[in-house]
Amino acid sequence: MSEKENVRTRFAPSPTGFLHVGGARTALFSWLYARHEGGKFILRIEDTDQVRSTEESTKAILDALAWLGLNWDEGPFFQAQRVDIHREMVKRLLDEGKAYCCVCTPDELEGKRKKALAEGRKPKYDGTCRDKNLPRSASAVVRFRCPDTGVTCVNDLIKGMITFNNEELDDLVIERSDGYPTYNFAVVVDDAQMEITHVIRGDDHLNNTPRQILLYQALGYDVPQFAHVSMIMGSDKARLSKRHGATSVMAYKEMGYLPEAIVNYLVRLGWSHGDQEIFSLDELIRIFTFESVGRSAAVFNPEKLLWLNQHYIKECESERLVEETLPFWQKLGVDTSDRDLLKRVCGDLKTRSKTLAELADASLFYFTDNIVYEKEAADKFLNKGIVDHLTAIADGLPAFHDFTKNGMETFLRAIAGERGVSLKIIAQPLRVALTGRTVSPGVDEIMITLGKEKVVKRIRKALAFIAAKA
RNA sequence: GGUCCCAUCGUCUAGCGGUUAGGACGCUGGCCUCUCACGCCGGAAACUCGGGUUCGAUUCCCGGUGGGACCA
Repeated sequence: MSEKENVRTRFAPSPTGFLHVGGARTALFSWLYARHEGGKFILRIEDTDQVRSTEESTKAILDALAWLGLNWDEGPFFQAQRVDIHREMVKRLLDEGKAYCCVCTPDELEGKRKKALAEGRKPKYDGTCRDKNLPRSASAVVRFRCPDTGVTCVNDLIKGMITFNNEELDDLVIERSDGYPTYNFAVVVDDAQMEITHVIRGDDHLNNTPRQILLYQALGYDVPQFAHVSMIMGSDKARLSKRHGATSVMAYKEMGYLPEAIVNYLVRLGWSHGDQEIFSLDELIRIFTFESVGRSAAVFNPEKLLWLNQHYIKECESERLVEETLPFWQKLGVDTSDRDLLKRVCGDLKTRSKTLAELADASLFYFTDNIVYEKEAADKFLNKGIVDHLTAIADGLPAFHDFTKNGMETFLRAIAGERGVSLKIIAQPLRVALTGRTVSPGVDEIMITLGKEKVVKRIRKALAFIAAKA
């Protein structure tokens, strides 16, 4: 207590699917706390459910954590490889009389439960086998003998002091009849042996905590600190699930989200630092504490996440943005060999894209020599009236050398000025000639990115299109 | 049903006895402007209810209501 212990936190997902945003937030909080305290972050895969656990899931979870930047110091450990240890601990409790064998069948238990409910009593295990001192057998489960008087307190770092009456706690099963430990028992043994000092997890585990504390004590372990993070809900306040939209972290990666947007979004779900909205990982490590973690459940808000993603795309160095966007371009069949071009494209589009997928999508006109004009755009802007203007641009461009944003704007304004029209009159037709559409980055930006030759070529092509139309 | 948790704009939240209840997303009016964005300025929008405690409660206590979790 007086000694400053070395903080050790852990993330312990079960590999039965992808990394969920709720799990990711729990992992983030655990990681941040460990980093903040200069402690260790440990990864343990709880793969005791042999049927549902898969190796792909394990890999997917590790990939997602790595993508988010949540590196671990120890592990991954696999719970399934530790069942011998768990069984040994079960045996110890049995030997010490702190646990006992129970042969009540599921059917019997169900019947008792229903009966108790019907009679208005609590549906807890009635202790039929508690004092029978039964031997171990194939059909027996092992139950932990909970004290039935007194109270157990959880001093939660987020929720505060919570008191449970021990009489509410029934004798939980710690080893199933198949010889495998139950979840509540295995976590306790593993956390204790891995010397976890702070157990940070979803508050769906809060009700299990007093029983776990009793187990720690029965096994002679130090009880760790607990921090129960509230749940993430969907828009209807029900537990977040697929029907609310994507819940897998990696699904967001595939949709073109940047990891810092996800991290920033998740950390603000339940945690705050005054009025600040934007945080880098380094900054979070510095300022994250449990005192500023909220107690109430939060609704997942995809719009705000999207806004953060847009923010980070906007702020992203073009060089890196190119790297991040590569897979999206490749999916669209874009030739990504000219990195300088891609960099300029990113520069043009970074204030106009909410996702990398959107950016890649909006960039396609840069990469084709065969601009397809949107019908309405062509009807409205590619007609005889602007032929002279476009011709003037195409004719004047080869001799023009100041290929900067300012230079290009000066050039366009000069052309417009000479012909006594506003820039507006020539910009839209030029835009359609260069992109085929009426919405795009500024024409000056596009011209610089495309380069003189392509610009002239596209204008000539538009002129030919107008001529053919007439 | 029992136990436990939770409760400020639609959403995420600030607030830790006295505030014109602040910020952000979204929505919305305007400015900027070659389109679209970005940016900037403005607007609408909240303390779940009832009792206490207190000179004074969004804030502290109790209860109701509502939501969530676990027992499954």
